[in-house]
Amino acid sequence: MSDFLRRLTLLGLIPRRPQWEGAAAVARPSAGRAPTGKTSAAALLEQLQARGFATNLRAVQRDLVYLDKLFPELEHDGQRAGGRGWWWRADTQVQQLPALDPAMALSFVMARELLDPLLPPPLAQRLVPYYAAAERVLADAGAPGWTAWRERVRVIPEGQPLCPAPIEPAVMGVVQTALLEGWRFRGRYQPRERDLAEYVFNPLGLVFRARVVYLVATLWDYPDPRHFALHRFTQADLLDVAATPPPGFDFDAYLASGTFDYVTADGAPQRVELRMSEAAAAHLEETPLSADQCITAEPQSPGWLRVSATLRETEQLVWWLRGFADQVEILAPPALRARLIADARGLAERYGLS
Amino acid sequence: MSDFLRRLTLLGLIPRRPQWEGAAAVARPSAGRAPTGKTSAAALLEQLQARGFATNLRAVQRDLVYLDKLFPELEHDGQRAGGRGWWWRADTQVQQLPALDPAMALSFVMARELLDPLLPPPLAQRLVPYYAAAERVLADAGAPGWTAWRERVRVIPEGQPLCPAPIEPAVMGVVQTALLEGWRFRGRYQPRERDLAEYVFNPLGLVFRARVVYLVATLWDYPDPRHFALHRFTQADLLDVAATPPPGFDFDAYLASGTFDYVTADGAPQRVELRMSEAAAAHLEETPLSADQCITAEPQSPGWLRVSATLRETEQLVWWLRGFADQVEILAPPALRARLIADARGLAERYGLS
DNA sequence: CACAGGCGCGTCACTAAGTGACGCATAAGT
DNA sequence: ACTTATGCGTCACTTAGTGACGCGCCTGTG
Repeated sequence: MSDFLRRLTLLGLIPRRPQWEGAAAVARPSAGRAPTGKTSAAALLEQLQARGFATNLRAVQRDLVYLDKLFPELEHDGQRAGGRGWWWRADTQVQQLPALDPAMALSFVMARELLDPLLPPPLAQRLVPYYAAAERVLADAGAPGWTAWRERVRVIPEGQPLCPAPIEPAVMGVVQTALLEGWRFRGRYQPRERDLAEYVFNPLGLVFRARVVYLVATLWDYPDPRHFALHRFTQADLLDVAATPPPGFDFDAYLASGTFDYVTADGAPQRVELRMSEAAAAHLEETPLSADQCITAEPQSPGWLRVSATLRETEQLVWWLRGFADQVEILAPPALRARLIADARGLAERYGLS
Repeated sequence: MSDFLRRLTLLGLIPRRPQWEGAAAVARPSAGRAPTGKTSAAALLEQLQARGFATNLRAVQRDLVYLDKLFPELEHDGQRAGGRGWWWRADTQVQQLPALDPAMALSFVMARELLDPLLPPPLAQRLVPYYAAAERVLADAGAPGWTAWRERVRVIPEGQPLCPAPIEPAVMGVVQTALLEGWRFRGRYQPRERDLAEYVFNPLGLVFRARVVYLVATLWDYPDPRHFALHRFTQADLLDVAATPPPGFDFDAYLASGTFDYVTADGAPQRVELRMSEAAAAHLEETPLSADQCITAEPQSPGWLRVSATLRETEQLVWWLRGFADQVEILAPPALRARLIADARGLAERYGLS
């Protein structure tokens, strides 16, 4: 096989050093798994051979020193018995094939604006090299003398901006590896109203809700799944014990059980009928509530429209409806109407109107 | 310079064919600009030399045929006087250096879940190759016999899901190029209440709001900026006329002028005081409203808290406060309190409670 | 503390591959 | 039909990678 392709593949096999690992830090000395964040020439040889390259150890070693001269971002440690370790510096710029074109670069910049308030910092952090690559492309593409691209794009955020919860990057890393590769881990967790304690977590899944990330897990060998906010962990260390989901565990069923108030009554979609002011309903013509949404004029009252759509009665829907205040009246289903009437009563009382 | 590096750079200089261009479609025969979506050997030579490679045309040609054999995704058209055109197929998988690691891959998958309802389809479309790359990485990383990663992550969306407005991909491409490189364009636009018409647009910027993308532009040589929803364009064609922002135009000032009801009264942050039920305020401890947020107990009423923070009085804030219904009472500033009281009155009337 | 095993690396002759120069073939525009 | 710019085949030449071998260093172990 070709020289060029072998080296390119080799470069692709070298891992990037995780941001939360210090350059000199030695990965935890876990028995079975290879330490993350670096590879050896022997391991690379094996992976290359698995991809069909007929090569040998000496060639890989030669390639590595050759590439090391070309890429200053490529680093290695001293000579060790287990073989030299090779890795990309954590802050290496991403280079992509095919290169990022301005169209894709714009998508990245836009995505960043939309995501930054939503994604927890340790995850957002990891996309930074891509944003940087996108900014470089856009800076190149702009006509000279034309103001910077960022000056010509604005995102008006949808929700109220809130400061994101600070998650320990190392905790995020451990939880993620545990969940991805199926290991248990030992963690120190600070419950909301109790003392800091140490548990063994058997991870089942992650839930992102309202800018907070929750780990769903069982503790030790107890059967009942519980959830834990990631920003309440102070420490986490992988164990060499395989994770085992409790028999019959279904993630969606667990969510639907109401733990996260995702779905109120029951999950079945039903017909929702609204009376909305024209101003409030204006944007529904552009971005409908559902594929079967139907907007008709209200014959008796000019300036008002009748909107109906098939929707699931979620907390989000209630929040969204409340946002319109008196610009919307819920006609059906009755349970939803009753809920909004209760709100109205409560509000009147709160401000001493009744 | 090295052989390997030159070829790698060369690959990076070859553009990806835009998705909205047919494989055989010839780019618009605009005079000054090179057609997008492909390059010639001569152009590549020039770019390589600009990057410090001492090379010649023949070498570039040889490299191209060499790489063509290695990468089936690399395509070219027949021999033409202007030089052969070279490009990556639109659906080429992205390959990155350093490779996407599972941690970054997770960020991409999460980002997709959060973005898909927010980003207009033609922009979201462009990130698909990256999502695909991330899914490949995660599929490799998972322990065998462990259920798929997607089954272990859920995002509970924040807003009410709405169907995104369908933007013509070619329109998005033209608007973007015009804005990025500074050209005017001719477009057919369907205003909300008037007939379809053709205008010459002098683009100034893009605004993303509530899942709709707006182009801010002046028409012909009129001085006043206006905004146009991208999904209302039926066609757009680049012109070879440079775009010129009207003298003194300031994008932020235009937005603040209230065109998009971004900021209500004035933009200055002010102290907001709230009385909230403990349940409603619970998440503010995790994700504060502002850095200086302050939560204290309400002495008279158990189960209630006093929250104060310095905020800008935006439409988003009002929507957010309405979402809590009677679980929050606005104490200050008075204008905001008056607004919520008016809402409560309106609601009581709407449901015939008063 | 000495030993063994891995691994990195220097070196050799050999072989494969890229280089520069030249000329002809080919397609688009005049 | 002519011009021009580009692609491409081919030559001897030069550079760079290959396979094989052995030395020495580092590490972990007895």
